[in-house]
Amino acid sequence: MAPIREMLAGTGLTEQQWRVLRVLDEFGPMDASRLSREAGLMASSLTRIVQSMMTDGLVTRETPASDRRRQVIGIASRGQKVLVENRDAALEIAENLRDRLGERDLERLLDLLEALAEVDPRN
Amino acid sequence: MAPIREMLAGTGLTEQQWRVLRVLDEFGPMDASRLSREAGLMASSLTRIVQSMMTDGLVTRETPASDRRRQVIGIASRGQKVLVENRDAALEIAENLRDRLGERDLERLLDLLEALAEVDPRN
DNA sequence: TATCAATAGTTGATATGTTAAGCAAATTCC
DNA sequence: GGAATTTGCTTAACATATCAACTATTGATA
Repeated sequence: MAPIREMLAGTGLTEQQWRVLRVLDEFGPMDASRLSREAGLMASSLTRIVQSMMTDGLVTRETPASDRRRQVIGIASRGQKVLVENRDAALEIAENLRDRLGERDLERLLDLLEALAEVDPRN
Repeated sequence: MAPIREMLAGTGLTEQQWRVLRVLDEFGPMDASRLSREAGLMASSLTRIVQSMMTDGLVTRETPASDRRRQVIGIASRGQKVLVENRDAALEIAENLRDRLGERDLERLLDLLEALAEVDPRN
């Protein structure tokens, strides 16, 4: 992930914040539980990450009337800006990885990691 | 690594502290640079980890006269005790993983991870 | 419907990851 | 042999991981 960190160096975003934005960009606004699953972040970490992203104008948060326990997170304007400015570079990094490792090996790796995760479903 | 954490729950050790003990147990005393490589810890993290392990009586630290920049880390008595008390359980956890994932897949996974690390040698 | 249990998030404490800056001892090199 | 560089380690600052405890809602149920 070092290349991603380099990409984000100028923006002040962390990898995890970037992941939050990407998930929201892909699936649209969602509540914190799902967001934490999709982004691979623990709920307690996500709480704090969203807080700092809100004060940085990267995301918005609102409580739906249907269930006032929930927090629905969405992309804010500065978040949209960061996404637009870095999407291409991120794709390039991903392609570069695929090229260097090889399509086949990358897929094998992902499969094996998934199998590993299922050995102990807590993760 | 969750099972390892469970194993250590009673001891007050962290995964990383356990890794430090295991490396020292396998290779004997060594300086901090090598220890950080072998245990997969950043030098700055290792500094703090060794400090807290020293105050917990898990490891010792001394400066060799030949190079007074170095810190040679060794196992202290309580560290030896923790090792002895958990070595078997740790082996069992490793075997269990090998069984569940399969010898072949585990090896493939390790190979692929190594290849991945070499794509970007910074890690 | 009053209670109890489950769900969704939050917070606090502690440990590590990451980066940058800094210090002291050893090495290099003119 | 002394300035400049490199090496080995440490510290500081900030972010996340992990676990436990806690609040507020909602849902279930007797």
